[in-house]
Amino acid sequence: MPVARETLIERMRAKGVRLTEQRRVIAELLEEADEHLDAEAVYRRASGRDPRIHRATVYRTLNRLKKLGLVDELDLMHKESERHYYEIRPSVFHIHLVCMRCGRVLEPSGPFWDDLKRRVHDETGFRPEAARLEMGGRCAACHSKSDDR
Amino acid sequence: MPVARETLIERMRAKGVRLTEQRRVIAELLEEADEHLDAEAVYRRASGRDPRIHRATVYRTLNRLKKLGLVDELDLMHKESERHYYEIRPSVFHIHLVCMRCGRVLEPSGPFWDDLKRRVHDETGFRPEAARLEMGGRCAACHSKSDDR
DNA sequence: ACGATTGTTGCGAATCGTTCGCAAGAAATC
DNA sequence: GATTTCTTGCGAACGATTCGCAACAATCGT
Repeated sequence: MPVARETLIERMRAKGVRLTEQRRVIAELLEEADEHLDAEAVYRRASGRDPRIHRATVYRTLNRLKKLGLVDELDLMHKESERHYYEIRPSVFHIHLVCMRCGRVLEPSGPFWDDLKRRVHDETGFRPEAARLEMGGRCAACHSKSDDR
Repeated sequence: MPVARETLIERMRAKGVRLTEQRRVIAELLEEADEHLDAEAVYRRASGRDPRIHRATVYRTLNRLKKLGLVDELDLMHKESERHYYEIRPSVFHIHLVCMRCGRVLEPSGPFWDDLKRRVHDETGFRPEAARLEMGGRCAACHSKSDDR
């Protein structure tokens, strides 16, 4: 059973973000996203719901949410493109494993982040706030194939 | 005493990369780099040594080296810009900690990578080949300052 | 409920970083 | 040193993102 948590909109409100219709649409669509969306994909979905919404607004909103730590920006190892992808910052940190052969993205979660955060802080005094932990390699299925594509 | 290792040029030769003057210049300059260089910075330095060198050649070479796994591409949390930064792939993996206040970049090395690689593989079957592990946060010095810049 | 205030939007042009297509040139191979 | 194959310079084009500004909308105080 999924953990009940605050919606993105609630968290935006808590951060004092002025709630416009455009932002509501973008936030809802991020909540419902079934895959990693880049800015253009967000724009396309947003236009579907409110055709007046402008690309620049999408960029501005994503940047804002990123700065507030509500959304994380991913590169997914730039496998498919140079674009950035966005996801709501999850309650449990996960890492992104991108299979460079088939493109699948695995997202194991676990105490990676807590462990790393503690370790980094203990060893360097640095206080991590956000992290991007991505790996490229081969998923189990692709690894067993011997072609070197 | 630093560990003696192959130069980038030697490694390029070993990979069968055709050694042009341009590539030699770029490789040397990456070896000597004292900070993280983006493509434009590489281009500027390269032009200094051989004014005929073209920006496109710099991009092509960096991409090539990246694909061969000789050079790693970093974002440094996109703090300063959307550019990519390049560094020769070190013999000992390190992570990049970017202070979002003062911009300093710390690069602690340690068994992070080996530990993570093993753990990821054990838990998921994924075989990591390359990783980008960047964190944004506050360095020890900036953390002790209470302004919330 | 309303007006004042302040922040946000749409717009389309501009900017930034990067890649392209191609003819000329250079490295490696024979 | 001729042949093959890969690489380069060039400048235009590209894709992603940001800009500047006037119109507009959310919020706050009354």
